[in-house]
Amino acid sequence: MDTTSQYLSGYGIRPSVQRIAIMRYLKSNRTHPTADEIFEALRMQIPTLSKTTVYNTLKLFVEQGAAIYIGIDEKNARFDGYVEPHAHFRCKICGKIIDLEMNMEDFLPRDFRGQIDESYFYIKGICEDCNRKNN
Amino acid sequence: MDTTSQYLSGYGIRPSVQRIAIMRYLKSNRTHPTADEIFEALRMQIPTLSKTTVYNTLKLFVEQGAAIYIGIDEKNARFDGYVEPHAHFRCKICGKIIDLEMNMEDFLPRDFRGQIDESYFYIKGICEDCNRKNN
DNA sequence: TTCACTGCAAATCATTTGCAAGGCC
DNA sequence: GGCCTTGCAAATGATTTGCAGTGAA
Repeated sequence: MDTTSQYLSGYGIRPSVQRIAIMRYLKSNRTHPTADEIFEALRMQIPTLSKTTVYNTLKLFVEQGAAIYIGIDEKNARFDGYVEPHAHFRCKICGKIIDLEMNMEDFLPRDFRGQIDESYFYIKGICEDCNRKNN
Repeated sequence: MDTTSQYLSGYGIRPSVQRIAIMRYLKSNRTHPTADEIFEALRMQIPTLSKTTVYNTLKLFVEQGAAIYIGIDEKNARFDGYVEPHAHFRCKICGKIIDLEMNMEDFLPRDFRGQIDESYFYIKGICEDCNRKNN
């Protein structure tokens, strides 16, 4: 039994060929891909894969806490297989999304923390690479 | 010249009947409405109003900094006429969105602040009202 | 007259749904 | 056998686009 299967089982998700491939993709590509990007990347390995399955699977992962939904991009939903609390920075020029290590719970009003399940911190600006090119 | 006209002009936006009505709606309804909610609320006052105009206008407001785009709800874009830095809490039961007074810039890594244009802090949980009803 | 603004209809496109077929326990 | 999973095709629904009419400076 491989590591990805174990990971999925740990979140109460039955492993299948498709689920393992999608999670493995998320874990090895920290690019915060869209459903479509995942689909395009995996269709060679799994020619019968359907986009519906990618959507279903990502939804399942998020519900079970095995992945995170990222709403920083107004156009598409993006996903992250790294589930520890952290913030996201999105470059307004190249669109790249970068992880920022911080625990957002530290920022919550103290008298409010008990009621909170999820918190998202999204930041937008111009990344170092794009900043360099434009000057 | 009324207050809303002045407000729009201050952001470089030429006032029109439609723009004034939409901004006035945002300013007097702190409910973080969707484009469709604004459209439905205003079509009585302005029977010729089109949804395209609502979309165009909200986009213009956000570009000019006269309103804020809120991406806390995966289904629809929401908008806020209150533009001072603050966070948003969304109840997972009733869907209500509440403003939280905090300046997110305080949370940004110091060596990073210069590169940042916008920051969004979204929190999800169960609001006091819903919590009371469910217990 | 010109150019910005508006609004209708059609297009786009990400995501969801219905349903039938296949596979696993 | 029965339930879970998959995948196709069609539907949905928010948002955008093309374009022509209107109006203001």
